Amino acid sequence: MHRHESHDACHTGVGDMLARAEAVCRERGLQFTPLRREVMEAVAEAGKAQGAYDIAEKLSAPGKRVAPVSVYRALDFLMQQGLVHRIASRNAFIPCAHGHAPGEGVVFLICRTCGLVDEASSEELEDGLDRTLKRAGFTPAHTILEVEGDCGACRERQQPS
Amino acid sequence: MHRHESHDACHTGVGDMLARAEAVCRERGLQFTPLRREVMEAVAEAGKAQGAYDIAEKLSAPGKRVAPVSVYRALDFLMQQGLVHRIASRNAFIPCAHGHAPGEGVVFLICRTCGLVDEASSEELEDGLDRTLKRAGFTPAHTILEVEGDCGACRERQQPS
DNA sequence: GCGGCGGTGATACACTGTAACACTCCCGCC
DNA sequence: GGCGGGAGTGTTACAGTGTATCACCGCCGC
Ligand SMILES: [Zn+2]
Ligand SMILES: [Zn+2]
Ligand SMILES: [Zn+2]
Ligand SMILES: [Zn+2]
Repeated sequence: MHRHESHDACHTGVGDMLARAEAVCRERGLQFTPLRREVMEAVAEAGKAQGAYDIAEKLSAPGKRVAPVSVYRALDFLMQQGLVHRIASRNAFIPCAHGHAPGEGVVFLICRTCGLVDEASSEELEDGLDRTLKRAGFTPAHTILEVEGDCGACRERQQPS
Repeated sequence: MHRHESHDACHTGVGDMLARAEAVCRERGLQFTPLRREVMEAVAEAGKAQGAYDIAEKLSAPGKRVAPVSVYRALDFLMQQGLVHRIASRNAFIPCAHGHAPGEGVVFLICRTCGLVDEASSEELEDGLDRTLKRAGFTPAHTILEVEGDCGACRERQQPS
């Protein structure tokens, strides 16, 4: 049993995320192999963004080494299926509990104190970005939107007013 | 003389950018050393985002090697002064010709065809992001907003309609 | 002179990600 | 049954990106 305090970034339990991942793969005719499952579980359990090498280390045991390259392959797969996200500014990965619509814009909120990463999405924000891009004559293919700062919980903890 | 076709991402000449950099440093009481100048020049001349190792190679000559670590130090300095930006999704750096207000939100438009990186800013977009963050109870400190896609010029070139 | 400080040179290292190849397993086909 | 062929994984080696550490130098104030 892993310790796992309740916190904002974890709307969904690990079991639920694994079940969803398995369902997604089955319904798309893709393989949810043991390695992919273990990587998904490691990302989901962590509670904060995990580097690929962290995951490789966590999955390795005396006698059974999991190489980073294998983790990368599993992560690539899980990202294609929308089950995990990559946090570019941290070179790390988080589970996704949301199942976004394709093309839906997402903001990653990265707390520099506790390290938790939350996701937010906003129609208004997306429209603003679309209009800005249109004005610039730019056709978007892929957007990275990450904000580093302090989450509500950490701000309260620092200023107990 | 370096070849330097006119293109969107280059609103300002290399000389102007160097002059501005020098002025900024003088007015802030900071040193615009030869190395920093060379790095600034290399970034400004390039016309597209440059990796730190690219810059190091460009500045090196037989008998005078510039190590990447020196380039990183100069780039850190120039970034703190707002003279260059780092493009996280490319691990590369571009000159800034704008002189942003502190805290001003900027979008980087990265063309996946020609590699040019343009900057756009938008009041509307910034307000949308602020409101989204406020709703999430998140206090931002630093934002990364990068869009990869096709710039107008490249889209026309591909579809000469 | 001397001490401190900012900048630079140089080496080594850590971290992140990918290429290439071999092997296995499974499944469809002959 | 034998036989491809493709997907997944193991393994090694390597490329790319960034940092830690120490030494040195030049300058400026004491
Ligand atoms: Zn998500
Ligand atoms: Zn926090
Ligand atoms: Zn700028
Ligand atoms: Zn272009």
